[in-house]
Amino acid sequence: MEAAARVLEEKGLDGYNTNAVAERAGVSVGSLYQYFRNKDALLSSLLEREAEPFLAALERIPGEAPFQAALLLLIEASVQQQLRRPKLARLLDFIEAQAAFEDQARSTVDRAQLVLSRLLDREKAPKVEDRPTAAMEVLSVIRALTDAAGERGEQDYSRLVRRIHRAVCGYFAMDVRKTS
Amino acid sequence: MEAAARVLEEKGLDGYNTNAVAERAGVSVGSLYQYFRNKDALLSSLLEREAEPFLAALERIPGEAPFQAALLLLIEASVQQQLRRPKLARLLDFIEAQAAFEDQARSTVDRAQLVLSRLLDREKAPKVEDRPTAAMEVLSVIRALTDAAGERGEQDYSRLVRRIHRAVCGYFAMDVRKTS
Amino acid sequence: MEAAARVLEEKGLDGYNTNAVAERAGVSVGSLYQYFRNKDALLSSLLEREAEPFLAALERIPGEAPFQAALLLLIEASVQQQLRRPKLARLLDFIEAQAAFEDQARSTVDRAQLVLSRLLDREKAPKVEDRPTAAMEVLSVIRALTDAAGERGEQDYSRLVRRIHRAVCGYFAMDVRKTS
Amino acid sequence: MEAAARVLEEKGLDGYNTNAVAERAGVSVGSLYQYFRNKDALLSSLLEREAEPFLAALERIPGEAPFQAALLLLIEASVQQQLRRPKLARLLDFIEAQAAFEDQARSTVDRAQLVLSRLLDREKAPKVEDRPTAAMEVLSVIRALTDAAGERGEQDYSRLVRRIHRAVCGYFAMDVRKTS
DNA sequence: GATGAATGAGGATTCATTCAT
DNA sequence: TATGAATGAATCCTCATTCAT
Repeated sequence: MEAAARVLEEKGLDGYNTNAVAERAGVSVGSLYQYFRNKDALLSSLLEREAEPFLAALERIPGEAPFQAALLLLIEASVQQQLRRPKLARLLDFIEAQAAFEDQARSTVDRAQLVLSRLLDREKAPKVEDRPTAAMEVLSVIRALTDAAGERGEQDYSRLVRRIHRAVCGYFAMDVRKTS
Repeated sequence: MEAAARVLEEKGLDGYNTNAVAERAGVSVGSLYQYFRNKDALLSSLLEREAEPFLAALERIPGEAPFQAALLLLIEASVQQQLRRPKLARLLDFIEAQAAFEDQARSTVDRAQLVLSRLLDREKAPKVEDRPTAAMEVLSVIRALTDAAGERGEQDYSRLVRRIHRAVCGYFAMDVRKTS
Repeated sequence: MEAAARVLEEKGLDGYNTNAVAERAGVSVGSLYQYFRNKDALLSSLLEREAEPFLAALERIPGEAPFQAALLLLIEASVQQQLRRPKLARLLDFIEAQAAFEDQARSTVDRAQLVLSRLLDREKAPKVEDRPTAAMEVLSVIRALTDAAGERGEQDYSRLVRRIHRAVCGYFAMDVRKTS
Repeated sequence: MEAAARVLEEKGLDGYNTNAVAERAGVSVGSLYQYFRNKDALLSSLLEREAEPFLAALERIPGEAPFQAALLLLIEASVQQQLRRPKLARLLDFIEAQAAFEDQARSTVDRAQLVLSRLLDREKAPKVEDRPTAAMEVLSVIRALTDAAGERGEQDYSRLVRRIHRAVCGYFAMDVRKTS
């Protein structure tokens, strides 16, 4: 899986093939197929592996934290996630969007949506009409801004987090200036 | 080009190949190659064709419109663009991000950035530290939200525009409630 | 035909195709096919056109000239022929050797062989066992040395002629030093 | 490589393609590409393989042999080489002359030229003005006469060798009758 | 379990030739 | 007669997957 990640980072989606991954991993293609049913299964596993720390961070958000604090933790988790390996993260975002990985993507998004939905129950949380849509859109905004930052090679985490936070608060029609 | 667009919409990136496009267009592969140097050149042209109406809309934004009005026009242009053929638009967004289409992408983004940068000169425009970054990030947010809307099959343009507008205003730390 | 010759000289056998020839000639492919049944017919005609001056020179060799003088004329004709357009000449030599142009080649060689065979009847001509073979071999030697000269970019006609003459005389077991 | 050789012999340059070679070899195209980067690389290897015995023979020419004896060995090596598989040899001669195989050709010719150049240092060797040119021209003559012999289906090695020897001696302005 | 050679379907591209205009 | 767009067979090459060792 790590070899697959490296190949994606180094040669992009076009250069990603089983032989390249096997070589990079220092094993034979045959061995690859012992552990992964096929090329897509390998990507699937990678997708899961990379999503894991983010999802774990979400689930570590303390249940009693007020909305704003929890939102910031969520944004930080996303930024952390995306800027750790920016190119890989962006590539996986796209791969996840492909038809073949629908299920994969849905389950990740579902877990994140669930967390975010629950956030909207908290004290001082904004009122929204359609909670799943709001959750999804907020995640989109966070992801878009972190991807763009990754692409630019941005390094300044805290400023990025603040900008994202402002956008999200705007989305919720909350006044940022009161909160951060 | 239209055949290429249809193939992308119907079969996705994986099903996109010269034979499929030729067949869909009702011509021979040979004919395809009379008009496009190669597979990528066809995508390039399609990219350009699809970006055109959006860019044209941007350039139609009246020079004297105040910032908020202009911003709304920009958002509307983007939403219009993206929801016309949502699947195609999302696919092209990804394709544009591939290394092979860097130049293409850069030129489109540059034109949009320029328009947005100029908007920031206008009366009542927010102050931002790094104008190119702000322009890029705002475009990212708009695109992310329209893509997500396209994916969900959202139809209600005006509500979508309003939500995007709120997020962007939040990003600029402007108070939406005063403006729209 | 001239366009075909130029294409061969400029792009070699690999770059030689009907479209290239038509473009070079400033006409349409369609027109090409009005004058030449197909690609090979065009080469055939070119082959003939290029062989012509050489064959004509052979036929101008005076009937009463003694062997040595006639042989020199023949060598000069060949050198002239080959060094006029060296690259083209070498390419055509090869093309002529292809199965598809057997007839063409045979007829050219036959005419040259005939002339050379008759030379061997003359006064002071060397005795050879197998006249057609001798004729063919002498032509081979002449052609090989002129081709090599063309490849090297050799310009000094008279020295080249002398070297070839020596080789041919050697082949006939004649003493050059007595004759030239 | 042997399959490639056979295809060339049986179907000529036009019939030479990767599928034909693979079929002839009784393997899949894929396997071909495991051993040869591409079509040309296969030809390159074949070129080298076929040149090898000739070059080896040249290098076996004893250092102390007098010029005439060494020259005969060289001619015999060439004749042997060319008459073993005449059609293949002629085809490879042409292929070697193509731009794409320049390097290949140069290295072969260089080794042969070197041997021949050294021969010209020996006792009783003829004096020549330009040694590299002389070497190249002698090789041309030998090759031309062996090629022609191959084309005719000539079988009589020793006579062929004698005729070539005479031509070469003539070229060097040496009197054959004194030597062989 | 590991290996990696073999497979061959799939896909991009070229180009000789035709034929409606 | 000239045109040149259209055709599609032919060809090169890649790569996911298998399986004998």
